[in-house]
Amino acid sequence: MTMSLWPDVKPEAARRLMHAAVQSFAAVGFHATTTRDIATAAGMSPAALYVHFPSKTALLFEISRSGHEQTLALVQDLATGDGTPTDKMRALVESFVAWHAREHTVARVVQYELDALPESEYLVVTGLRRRIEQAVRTLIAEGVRTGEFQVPDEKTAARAVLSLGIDVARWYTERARKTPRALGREYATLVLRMLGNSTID
Amino acid sequence: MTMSLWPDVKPEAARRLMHAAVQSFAAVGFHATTTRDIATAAGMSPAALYVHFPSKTALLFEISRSGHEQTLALVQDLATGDGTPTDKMRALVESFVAWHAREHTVARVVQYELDALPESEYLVVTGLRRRIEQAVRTLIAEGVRTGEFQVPDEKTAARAVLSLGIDVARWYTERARKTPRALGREYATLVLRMLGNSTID
DNA sequence: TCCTTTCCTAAGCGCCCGCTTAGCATGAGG
DNA sequence: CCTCATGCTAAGCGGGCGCTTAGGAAAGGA
Repeated sequence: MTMSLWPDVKPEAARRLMHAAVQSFAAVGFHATTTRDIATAAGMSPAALYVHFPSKTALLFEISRSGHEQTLALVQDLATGDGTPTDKMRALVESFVAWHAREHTVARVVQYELDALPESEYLVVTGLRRRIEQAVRTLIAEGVRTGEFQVPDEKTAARAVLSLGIDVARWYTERARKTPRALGREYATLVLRMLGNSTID
Repeated sequence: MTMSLWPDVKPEAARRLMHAAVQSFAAVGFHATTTRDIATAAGMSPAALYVHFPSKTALLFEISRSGHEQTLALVQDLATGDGTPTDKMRALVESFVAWHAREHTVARVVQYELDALPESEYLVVTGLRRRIEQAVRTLIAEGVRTGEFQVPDEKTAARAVLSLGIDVARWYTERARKTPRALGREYATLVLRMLGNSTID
């Protein structure tokens, strides 16, 4: 599952540390995770962590930054192609929701642990988040312009769309009855209705 | 604002401790909050906390339990009155969302810190959560029966409705452009559309 | 007046935290 | 064969953590 995450992180040991960290951060939170937990789970002594990362927060930042960049790429890619706003929104929600279900471990860290980042790293991440929100908002505006969507307020609508996806990371577990893809499709239907989609699905 | 919370907590000092705790838990998380932080913010020495609560987790439990009970009362009250499912759902979402915005500090602790509870207390809280979800699900089922709602899956729909409200606690701040009540009304419209409401609003 | 209860503090115990230091093994380059 | 960079470990430092202990101040009742 996580074998394909961060395929280009240089020493394999650093990748093992990131995997161990993301597991623990997602399970009990950043502050409840100790550097000894992470190092032990990665099969090393506590000191080995500092060979690859300058601090525990640097590890969190690497995880958070790459997760946000991956999400931004996904959203921008699907929001800016050609096709009707309806089709693009359906594809976007399907992928966004499916990612938060399939990668709910990483997603939990990405969405709920960013407050633990120091100021400057926090600003980098919130910058990426603003661009994600902006992409969704622009797509909604496009749909309103073509008459496919009808919403009281575009910014609130964008928030609601993202909320539905983000919150999946909070409750989804491996033993859910639905696959990530199936959940994504179902949520896409709900979202299109929510946006007042006029081309009945 | 929080003067009216927990009006019947016995010694006033215990209430001050709960207020200080909820502020810090919401701001930086349970694990990043120290008992010294809480006691100092409540105007006492670190040891005074243990006069009123047996442990830091007991404080969290009191906050979490009362918050969940308040939410359950709100949801059950509005879901089981007489009136059409549409009217009841609108009222429920308005109140649920407005509560998560107005009391976003308490709500943040209620919704995002329950993993820090020990096993037995965790079970008490998840029991309350199950009843909250069940109330929403029952209301959706009622609406499907009358033909007012039309959803692919009732359980997923209930999850989505609650997700929208819960996630408000994550992003809402005092300097938001919308009041809690206005946000609630807007979200209620979005939710009714999402549920395939046939009596156009 | 003295006793009891209530609410609080000063001090500190034992533990574990993030991180550092000093040094050791391995293997490629010359 | 020696050199040196790389990746690691054993040991531990300073400090902050949750929580305990022992006792004091204040107030009300007998």
